[in-house]
Amino acid sequence: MPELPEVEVVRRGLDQWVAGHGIGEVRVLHPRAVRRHVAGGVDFAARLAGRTVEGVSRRGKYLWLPLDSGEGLLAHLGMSGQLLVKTSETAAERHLRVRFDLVGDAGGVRFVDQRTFGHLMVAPLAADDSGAALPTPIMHIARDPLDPLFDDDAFSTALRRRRTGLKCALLDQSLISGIGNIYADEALWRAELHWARPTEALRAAQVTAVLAAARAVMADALAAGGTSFDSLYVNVNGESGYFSRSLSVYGLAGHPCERCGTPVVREQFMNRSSHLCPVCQRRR
DNA sequence: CGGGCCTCCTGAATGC
DNA sequence: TGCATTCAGGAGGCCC
Repeated sequence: MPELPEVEVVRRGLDQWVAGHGIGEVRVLHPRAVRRHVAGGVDFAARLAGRTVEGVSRRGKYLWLPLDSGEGLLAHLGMSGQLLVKTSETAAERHLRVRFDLVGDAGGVRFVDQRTFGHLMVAPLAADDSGAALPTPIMHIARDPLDPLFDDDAFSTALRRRRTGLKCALLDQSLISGIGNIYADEALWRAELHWARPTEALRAAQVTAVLAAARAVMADALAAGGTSFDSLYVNVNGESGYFSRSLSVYGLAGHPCERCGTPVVREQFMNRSSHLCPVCQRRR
């Protein structure tokens, strides 16, 4: 699943192929891919065609391509979305949803998404709290922990004001963005905290620990994934694994904990799974 | 307002 | 072997 590190790898890879390029023909092959673009697929295509892409930006798991029109092409990869750059002659992928050509000899961009949880839309840009341009539909998305403007103290205060479980809060993109199920489990394991720890009872040092753990696990993943986009192809497949070798608990039920040897367990959490060491990560 | 659920979707994996 | 069921999850929306 693409979480912050995977999306950042895509951002970097995509940026070098699209920045400064004009957009040619746009084809929406599946209406669900643009369902959040309320004016519909025809309007979506019209707002892109003929525009110039100025770069690729990211906040949390959202990507957007600022356009010379003052709008942005906003993308969320969902669980299985990919943004690929390919030559025009390349055969259509099985789950190709949207494609657009780049003017000149630069190939084209393809949005491929098997499970269709991802989406694209064209949205206006507006100034965020620091004056930077942000698509208006994601104004509610918090800064991510790798953002230089992320405020640790404000996060700690806001987190402990919540009355919920720690993991639930870590997955709340309006409180802290970029963390999904995989990195939440990995960060909680590194910080030796149980997913159900009540947020209101956390000590400041524990918040610091889980934040440091989230940053470390995401930085490790980014370092592992940041080497593979030197061809006309942007890899976004979070499941295929450049980082999977480095996971400590996610998907590893039954394997010994790297710290204490106790078998990792999988617990149900709001119809989701949580992987943890039952000895290192006590509920209380 | 916020917390906790539900839903969307497809294909791999599992069950009988 | 084949058909049916289960499972995975990001995030918006709904309900209390």
